[in-house]
Amino acid sequence: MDIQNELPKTYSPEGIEDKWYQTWMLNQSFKPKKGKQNQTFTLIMPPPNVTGKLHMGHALDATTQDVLTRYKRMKGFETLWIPGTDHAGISTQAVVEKLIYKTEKKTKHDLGREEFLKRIWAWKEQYGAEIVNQQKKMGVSCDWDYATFTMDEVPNKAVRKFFVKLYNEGLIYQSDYIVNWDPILQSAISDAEVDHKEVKGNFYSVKYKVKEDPNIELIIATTRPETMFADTAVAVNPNDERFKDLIGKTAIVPICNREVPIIGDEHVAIDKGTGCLKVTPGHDFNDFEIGKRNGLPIINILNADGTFNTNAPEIEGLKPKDARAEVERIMNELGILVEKKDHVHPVGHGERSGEIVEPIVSKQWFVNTTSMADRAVKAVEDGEMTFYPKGWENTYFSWLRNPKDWCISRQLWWGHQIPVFYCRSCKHQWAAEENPTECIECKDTDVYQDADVLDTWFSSGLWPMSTLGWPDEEAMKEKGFDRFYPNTVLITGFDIIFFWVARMMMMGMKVTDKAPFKDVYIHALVRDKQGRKMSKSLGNGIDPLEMVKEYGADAVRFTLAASSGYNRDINLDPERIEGYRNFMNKVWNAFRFIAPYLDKAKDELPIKSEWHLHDKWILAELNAVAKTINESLDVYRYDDASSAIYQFVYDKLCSWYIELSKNILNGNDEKAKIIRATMLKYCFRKVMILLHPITPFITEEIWSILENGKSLVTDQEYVEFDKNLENEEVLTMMNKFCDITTGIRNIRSSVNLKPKDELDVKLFTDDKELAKFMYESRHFLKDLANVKSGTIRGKSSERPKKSASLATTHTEIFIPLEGLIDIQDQVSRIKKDMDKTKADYSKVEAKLANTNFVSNAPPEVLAEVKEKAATFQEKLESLDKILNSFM
RNA sequence: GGGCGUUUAGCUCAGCUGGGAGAGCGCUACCCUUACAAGGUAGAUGUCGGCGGUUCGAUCCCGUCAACGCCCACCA
Repeated sequence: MDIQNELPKTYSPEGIEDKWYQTWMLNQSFKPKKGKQNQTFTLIMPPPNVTGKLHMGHALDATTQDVLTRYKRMKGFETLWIPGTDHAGISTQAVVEKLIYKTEKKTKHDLGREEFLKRIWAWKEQYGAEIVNQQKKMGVSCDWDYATFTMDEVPNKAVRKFFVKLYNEGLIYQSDYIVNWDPILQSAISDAEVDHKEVKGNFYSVKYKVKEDPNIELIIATTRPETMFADTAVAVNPNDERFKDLIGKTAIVPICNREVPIIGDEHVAIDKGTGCLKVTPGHDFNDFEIGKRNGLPIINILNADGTFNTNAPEIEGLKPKDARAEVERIMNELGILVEKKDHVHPVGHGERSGEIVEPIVSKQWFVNTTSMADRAVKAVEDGEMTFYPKGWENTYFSWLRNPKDWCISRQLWWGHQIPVFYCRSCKHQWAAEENPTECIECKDTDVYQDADVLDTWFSSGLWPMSTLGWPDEEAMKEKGFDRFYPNTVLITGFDIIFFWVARMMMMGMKVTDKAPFKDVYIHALVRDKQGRKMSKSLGNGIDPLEMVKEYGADAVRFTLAASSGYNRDINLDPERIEGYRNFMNKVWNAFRFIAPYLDKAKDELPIKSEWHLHDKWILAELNAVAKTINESLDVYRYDDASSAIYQFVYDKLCSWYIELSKNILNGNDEKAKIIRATMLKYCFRKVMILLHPITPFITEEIWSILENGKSLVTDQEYVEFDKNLENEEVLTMMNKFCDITTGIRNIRSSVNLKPKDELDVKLFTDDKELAKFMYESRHFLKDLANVKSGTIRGKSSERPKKSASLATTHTEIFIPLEGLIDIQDQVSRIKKDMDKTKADYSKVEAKLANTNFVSNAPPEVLAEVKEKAATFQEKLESLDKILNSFM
């Protein structure tokens, strides 16, 4: 049984992938090691939620980061990729809450805070690792010893340290503020977590009476009449001639008959609505501002669950929608509803819950981000941190140039509890890194901690530091903080530029005075093939694990890499994955071809004088690919790197070099056989190395056979560009050879000759080198185009009559087939080519005739155009000769 | 309303600092040729969104219009 038949005919990744992942782990391949670059390369993995299931976005994260990590590691950087998971406050709490209610019919309040948190931890220990295993299926080469959870001891310390620092600097403050309240989560959420969606509603015009003058009726337009119960003023624009006399008088809010002042405020637009505005400081962002300016009282009419409270007795207990209907009914009864019309307007929805959020005034914690944001902007302006693609810096700037204070408190239990403490006896409030046992002012022991927890992004923002041990000095030493901070690059999606990138910048620079990373590569968002966002409700999600199962992780990775450049969307079609699976199979079968010759192959390349022109050519092409891949990956052009290696394997290695090798490997020249086998093995080694960052599994599998298990491809040095291998003349010669071969095949196809039909081919060229090479290559032409016999002559020789023919720019090809071919057909083929060539020729000729062009164009362009003109002319002459041969 | 981006072959997209329009998939024809039918060989397909400008020369630069997409802010 020979080796070729031992290897399966199609590559099947099953079993192979897990085997190699385990090998790499055992081999400690993912641990940072000092290399020839004498430089570190660090990146952190955006920590997925512990509740998460791997989706295409994660798969893209994993691929773009792993390709880069493996590439840099092979190039000799001391490479560290840090994994981790995020506690994801709201979603985790919600998952466990639901689970407990389902199984035990208990709420978190039934269990109490301490017990409930215990349950979440237990859940996290049991299920939180799921996503980690899924990442491993993708082949991620991170150092798992660094794996960090956002609620581990060190990140906890980081959160506290940072909080206390800002608190003591006065940058964290507590304030009554109007916040977005999510009635499902029963928590405040930050502005950034609110989506504004267009909603169909109504525009109500309502009569308000004026106390001082019962004859006046103010018409007030509103979309939310149910909030009347919280009105504490009516406002008009002080410059509005219609109403300015009313300022200072008193309006009566209908239904609840509250007397409220009529005030003047510039915010009121004269031309919008009716020009009169009901002011509801407790439940509207703008009104809250008006209220502050005018010292208005705040009335809260909502409960935490979004229903109305006792301040709105007529609608108490109702949800806003029902309340609105009820208020409408009452208004109709009272005859104060003047008009109701349809109205589409944007309404805030909670990003996570999908529910309409209610503006509510409550006490929350905030971070004043003004100065931190300035620093973060400057770092990018000064080039301390660079975005790839550059355009994303605009998004970053647009957030940070108008920073809003960040609401960091959440009314949840799962998360980092705010390290602020209160004394019951003296009412003192302070922040502390360690839990105190007594008041630092009055020493009373009756102290308690703030009940709220921090926004999850507060801990994520410290991630580049806390994963490297900050602020624990021992941990920092152990994890190499000094070497690995700042990170080299951050890779993430544009949807969290503000949530995460900006916050890491602000927080990292606040602590260390250094940007936490040098580059930020923003990858695209994966959508379905129609460009729609993948979502549960649409059911258009593509499960990466299913794709891995069906096509192999390498194919999924190659697809994602090939789709990742500076684009902002990836419209993923599973057919593409199939296509790249086929590519994996192609690589596998190319290897199956060379496998039987491996024992002949030497480990070292033969001396240069023994290289065949084919060898010089393939090495030059290989070298060019190495150049492209290196340059592309250095600037995060995964697409260019992928297509370079894809094309090399298909179009150069398989279609030509391997095909050209058959004649030699099956021939009688032992020495030539050895050289060719050596060359093939060499190329394959290099291709495996070049491909390895993108498709680690199949390359490791093939490498193990290539090298008899002596080494791992993952430990090899990456292929670098080598100036000595460049060879312009050889490339030109091979291109001409390919032109001629393709030309012969083209003719064969045009006259419907079967592959089995042997040809007699007559070539005419004035290129003496080419003629020589074609003569030497006559055996190869037999293999590639089934050419049995032929001649090569100069262009002054006489052409055979009535042959199937074709002209390249350098060579005329004649296949004498008199009597067997349709002359008319051949003539029209040639004429068509002639028309096209004439058109091309006249274009360049026109340029050369243009004196402005000749005098203005740079010399190299001029030379190029002249050369083109010459080749077109040569081809035209050839075509002319061919036409004549039919006369 | 403010900002960003997109418009290139049937589809998805690439085209770096201006110099003869590209890839993959799909499609057509022929071929089970001893690595591969998850394959081979050959082939067809574009007013590079419209209009104007700069230039010897524009897919690329500028202006303008149109369509689409995204982000931010917000219409009581």
